[in-house]
This record gives sequence, structure tokens and C-alpha cells, in this order.
Amino acid sequence: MDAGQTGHVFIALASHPDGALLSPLDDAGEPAGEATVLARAALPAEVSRREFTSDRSSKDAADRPRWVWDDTTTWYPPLLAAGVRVERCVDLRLSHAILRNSELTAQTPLARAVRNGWDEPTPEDQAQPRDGSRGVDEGLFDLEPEPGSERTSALPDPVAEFRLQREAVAASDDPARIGLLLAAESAGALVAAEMQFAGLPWRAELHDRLLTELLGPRPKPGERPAKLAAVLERVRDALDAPELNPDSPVELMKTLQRAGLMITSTRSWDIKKLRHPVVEPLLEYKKLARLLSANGWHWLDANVRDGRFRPDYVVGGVVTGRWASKGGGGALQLPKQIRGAVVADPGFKLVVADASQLEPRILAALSGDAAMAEAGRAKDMYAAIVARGAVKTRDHAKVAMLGAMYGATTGESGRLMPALAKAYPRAIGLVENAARAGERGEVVTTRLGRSSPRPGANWRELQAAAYGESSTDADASRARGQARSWGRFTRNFVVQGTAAEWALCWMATLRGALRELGGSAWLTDAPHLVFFLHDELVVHSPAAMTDAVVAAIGSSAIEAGRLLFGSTPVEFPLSIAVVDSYADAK
DNA sequence: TCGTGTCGCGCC
DNA sequence: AAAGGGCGCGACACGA
Repeated sequence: MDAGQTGHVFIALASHPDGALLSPLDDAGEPAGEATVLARAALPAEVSRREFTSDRSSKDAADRPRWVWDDTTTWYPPLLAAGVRVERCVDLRLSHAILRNSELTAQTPLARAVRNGWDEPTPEDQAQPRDGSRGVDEGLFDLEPEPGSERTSALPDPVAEFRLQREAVAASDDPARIGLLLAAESAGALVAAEMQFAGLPWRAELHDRLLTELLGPRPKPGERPAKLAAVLERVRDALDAPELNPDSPVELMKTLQRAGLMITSTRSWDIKKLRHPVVEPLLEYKKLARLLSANGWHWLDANVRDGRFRPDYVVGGVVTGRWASKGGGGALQLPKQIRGAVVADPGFKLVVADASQLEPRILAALSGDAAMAEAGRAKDMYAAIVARGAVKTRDHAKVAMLGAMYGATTGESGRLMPALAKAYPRAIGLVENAARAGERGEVVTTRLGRSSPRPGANWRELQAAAYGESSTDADASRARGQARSWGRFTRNFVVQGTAAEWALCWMATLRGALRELGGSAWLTDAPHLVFFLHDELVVHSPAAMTDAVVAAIGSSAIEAGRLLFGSTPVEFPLSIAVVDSYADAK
């Protein structure tokens, strides 16, 4: 992957009454050839032609096109469905969101412009009744949309926007970093579309078997499965409450209190601390009930088709730059209990890789703390922290590092902080500074230039009021609490956000390597990404090619570290497993 | 009966 | 071993 700074051919795609308008552009977004109009139906063939007439074997990639479009989620799926992949793109909507907020581009015309269509969420996110029905009052002022024009008016001219974006990058405090971030984000958008197209291999019959083992056979609608019902009876007996419905927190809390238990919540973690015969069956009930409602037969029916689970990934859906998912899938929360349903196709393997202790390593590299970076060279960073003598045990090292990144102040984690700060002053100083900035309402920024949002109007009013003459102690206390809370957010933002950048670079680099490995084979016949979970990814690969895939995953991780940090002593080790079933990884 | 808010819990 | 960050979702609670 590269930052797209120089030498590339850009081709903007825009909706047009007759189909699509193709506009060749140069680095600055100025016309670099004649614009042409194509019928939509002719677009895949033309995109394919432009991709393949590029000289793939050349080391100089200057003539490979970079497709410039408003939104990857609207342009790319139809191309994939037509059997056409693209190598690179510029996703203007995602790029705009980054440039609009980044401290690195704050002084540019793009960032200073009034909010416009590019600041709106992607069209799919806008309210649309799920079942297609409309309320009676809706539509009174609706005009009949012209055929094919639904999206045309959604976003302004992509060529003008692209020009503004190139200008903003060039004028930024660090064009290489922000350029890399935009390239990585756009590559992520391509991966997300390709992963949804390919789908995660999912064996419904194995899922059903897992559910049956844990819950009992699939019950009639409205009934509890047998094993869940049995556990429920044990809960009711233990509390002498034959009608109890533990799914109701209110009811459960009252019943527990009636049984003499001092409790103010019904969370498993709180219930675990009680000593009462109900604890064991109740925790068991909660676990099984959760499985049934979140990933039971209903989930299976709704989300798995033709042996594939195809989640909706939302690139940049989290303010820190992590991905989110939407729809009933819950793709980023797949419980370990059901991962046994994810099984490679015949002749294929799953290559599952995750970055070990990613966030503490990111902090070490980001801060340039030589002592922590030294620990960050080790395969087990926490053990290395113990070896330095900062803390006594590996568990302490882990809890202390988590506390440093999340902002723990109390408990064991809080008590360990002074020792950690003494051993690693620069690293801890970095997160402390980020926290103080947040408490003052200021913005913090990741390694590549993604900036945190500013706190909302309520927060600012609360802070201002705390300093007013009529403020009470309660006002001041509440304001302090809110300020610290925002500080914990900005503290975590720099680490989580930079880790997300590392993961994006890792995945984008790997995507390119897998494409090389696949040669002329179509996406799903060659090794291809099928899942991504913050610091973990899964490649579905022909069994004969897994050695090469493992090597590519490793070299991509090294490249990601180099892209973000240049030369750093910190290493980013992976644990990689080649398996048939996802449940067998780790 | 509906939409919205809260809780609890899955993942990192 | 702690209760600190980020999410999405289902179920329940509640008010219109």
C-alpha cells in the first residue's frame, strides 16, 4: 500500500442521467483526459478493462487506476456481483469525515467550509422503514423520484470534492501521514465490500448441533428449549419463586432481595459475588438465555444463507476508526460458543491470525518510550514488564497496562499506576496528557491523523456552569466527573485509534499480497479475507496455499509497523493458526 | 400498540 | 485479581 501522493491515474465515477460519468483526473484533481459517459450496464466491463490494461508486472504502479467515488458501499457491490474487482479506490465520504475533523487539516478550506452533503451519513443509514411501508403523513411533499436518480442528488460533485480533498492533504501539517490514513481507510472499504461478498463460511447444521447440545432441541415458537427450562426450574426452586421470569431485571432484583440478598443490580458479575444456592443455576440460566436470544435459531434463520454469514461492516463506524457492524448480525460480537459453526469449505482452510497484545505495543511505539519499547520487542510484553521490575507478576503487568490505557483510578489497577509511571514515564505521560487534554475539552489525534470529536454542548455547559457564581458543590462535582469521563475517552482514543490504524494497514497490505498470490484466480477461488475483528483476521484459503498465506500475514504485519512508526524497536508478533474450524484457533 | 430508554452482556 | 475505553443488540420497562 502507498499513500497515493504522486503519479497515479485517478478516475472519478459519478452518477449521470445516462448511467455513469467517468472523469480522468490528475493528482490535484484537475482533468487529465476526456470525460466519458457510460450506461450502468457497461460499467463493469469498462472498469475491468481499465484494471487489466494496467501493467501489473511493472514495479512502477503509476498507470494503475484509482477509482474515485462517493461511497464504496454503493459502487463496489455491483462490480463484485459482475465479477470485477478493483485494486484501489478513494472513498470520498470516508475521507471527508477524516479531513473534516483532523487537527492536521483544520486550517484547510475543506475543514472550514459549512457542513454539506459530504458530512451526511451514508444513504443506507438514513431512516428507511425496514418493511418498506410508509406512515400516512409521509410523502405529502415527496416528488416522484426520477428513475435512477435516487443517489444522484444525495451527494455533491465528486470531482470538486476530490479536488478539495487533495488540496487539504497537500496543505496539511503532515501530508504523508494523512494520505496514508485516507489510503488505508479506502482500502478498508474495499475489503469490507469483498468480505461481505465472499461471506464467512457458516455451517448451519453445525450451529444447530451446538445449540442442541447446550440448550436442547429446537423448541416450538414461544417455548423455552428443554435444558434452559430445566435450569429455570432450579432457579425458581432455589428462590422459592415458581413464577419467576429471570429475563426481567426488575422482577429478578425484587425476588433476590426478597430472598435476603443485598444486591442493587442483576449483572452476572455482581451475582457471582453472592453466596446462595441460586447463584450457580442463575448464572447458567443467564448464559444460556443470552446464547438463545443473541445467536440462537432465530439468528441462524435470519443471518445465514447458502452456507455464508454476510455481515454489514461499517468502516470507520466507531469514532476511534474501528469498524462497526449493523443489522441483526452482530458480526463483531460472535461469541466463542458458536465459532465451531465456522468451517472452511472442502479443499480450503481458515488461516486465523491475531496481533498479540496490540494496544500496549501501540502505546510503546507511539510514545517512543525506550524502556517500554524494549519490553515491546518481547513475544510476551507483560512478562518483559515484570522482568524490568516495574511490577511483581504478569497479571499485575496486564492489569496495570489496561488501567493506563483505560484510565483506571481505583482498585488494584489504580494502585499499580505509580510504579508503572516510574518505570515508563514517557509512555504513561502520553496517555496522561491525552486525558488532561480531554478534561479541558480539547481534541487529541492518532498517529496518522484521526482526531477525536469535541465534547457536546451539554458537556461544555456543565463545565462552564461549574465555574459560575451560582454553582453548587453538586454542580462542581458533577462537572468534574464528566470532565474525567471525557478524559478517559480521549486517553483511550489515541491508543485504540492508532491500533485501528495499524490493523487497517495490516489488512490493506495483506489484501494486496493475497491478490498477488491469487494471480488471475477470482476472489473467492484464491485466498481471501473473510473476517476482521479489530486485531484479528481470518483468511479462507485453498489448503495448498496456506504456507504462503501465513507468510503474507506475517510480512504484512511488519509492513504495518513500518508504515505507522518507521523504524521502531517495537515488534507486533502474531499468533496464527491454520484450521478447519474457527473454534480450533487459539 | 408503538417508539424510546435502560439494562445486561457478547466482542475487542 | 479490575469495574477504567469502544461498540451492537435483544429484552424489558414505560410513557404516549
